[in-house]
Amino acid sequence: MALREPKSGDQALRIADALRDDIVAGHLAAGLPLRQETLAARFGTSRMPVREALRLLEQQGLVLQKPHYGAVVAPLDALELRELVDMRASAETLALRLAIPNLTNRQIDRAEALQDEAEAGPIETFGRLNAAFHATLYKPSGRPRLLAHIAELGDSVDRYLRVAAVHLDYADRSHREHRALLAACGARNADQASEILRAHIENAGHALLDHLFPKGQN
Amino acid sequence: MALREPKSGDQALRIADALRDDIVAGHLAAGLPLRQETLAARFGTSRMPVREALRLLEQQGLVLQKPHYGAVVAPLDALELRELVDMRASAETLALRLAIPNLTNRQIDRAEALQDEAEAGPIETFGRLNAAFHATLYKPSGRPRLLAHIAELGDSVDRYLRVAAVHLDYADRSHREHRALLAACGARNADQASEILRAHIENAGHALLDHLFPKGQN
DNA sequence: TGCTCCAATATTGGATCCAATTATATTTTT
DNA sequence: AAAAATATAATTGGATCCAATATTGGAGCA
Repeated sequence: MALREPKSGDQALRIADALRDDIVAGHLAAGLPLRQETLAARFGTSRMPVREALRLLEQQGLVLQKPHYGAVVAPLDALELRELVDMRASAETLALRLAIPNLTNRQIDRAEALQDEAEAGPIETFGRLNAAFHATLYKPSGRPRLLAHIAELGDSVDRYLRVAAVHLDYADRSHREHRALLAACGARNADQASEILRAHIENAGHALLDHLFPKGQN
Repeated sequence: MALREPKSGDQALRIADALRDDIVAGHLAAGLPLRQETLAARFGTSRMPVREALRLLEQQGLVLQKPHYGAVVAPLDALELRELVDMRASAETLALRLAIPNLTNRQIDRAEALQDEAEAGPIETFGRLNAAFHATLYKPSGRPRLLAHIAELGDSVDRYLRVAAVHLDYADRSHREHRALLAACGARNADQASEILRAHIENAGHALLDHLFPKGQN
């Protein structure tokens, strides 16, 4: 994909994408105020597309807006993370169940290749390859709205992931679970794959919760 | 809630709410172009809040926007309805499972009262009371994001419901299923309640699918 | 007569400008 | 000196204005 310079058409989407990436990557810390004028200068536009972008991100739960006060990067809290984990488990197991009947061997091979790359590559690539792995398995479900929902949840959860530098030992566990998931998908065993996936998501979520909010309020 | 006239603060939300109601109620037919100028005149504002409202509704899947072309009410199609039904079943069973441990007898009584009213009242009130019944059972889950997601899905599904005038015989079946659901909730049997709810949502969805798109492409 | 190309028009996208509101700093009073 | 009240400044929300683009009608040609 060539870096497009639309210069017109849909600036709000471009700005929203860039801001989303920055927030998810932790570049913009939680609670940071987002000044429209500042963002407009950064993106070389007026405040108007920025306003629409902020509304989109608010709808997605990444920023909060108070009237006549401004937008801030949404804070991180344990209750929201727990909620996101449950929603992910529910949505992604559904997507996987719907995908498995349509899953081709070629697609499983693609997922396996991504997993190989993730295990061999540096830890910095873990997040991107992990997301790609999951997306590859869900895409054959052919449910665009569900996939969009999962992508949104993934963005929100990734914020927490970035804050806690991914543990090597957790990555190890994740890799094992991915292998088991691939095996179940290869056997077209939807029940087993779904259970592995649910445990995988909940394990990751609880590990994250314990690490970020050690009080034990989950 | 007194009818507030904010006159300032957040016009976009007000406009989005009104438009959402109109679209969900079928007042604005699928495919109808939504002219910014016309809407601005209707709501007594400039085009700007209208633009933001349209973006919100687009994010919610109720309108489609093409660049430099305009916004249209999103079309209805069988594939989307099928997807929505599956997503509802997944999200609502999750909410119910999470809610049941916190469910008080008082809340169950409230749901039962709503059900009594729905069975006694005219068919026009079915939609509103049905939504209130479900929301009452899910609220004790204490998961705001999940509840918001469910509400969005409900809006999208209700569009299809309104087009097909609710059948009396289907309402009858729905009432029986609601009673069974209440019984399972009263016994705090999460597994049973969840299964009843899943079947309830899928029954309604398939009945709707068969009625609206009789080709049998589900 | 039907099709293609082009101009006129309408509508959206973005920029600038003004009003409403909130946060901050200063002053006044106890 | 501390707290409250007020004035000032900064920022957002909304309105108006200009530019970019898609649609529609008409003219020209095969």
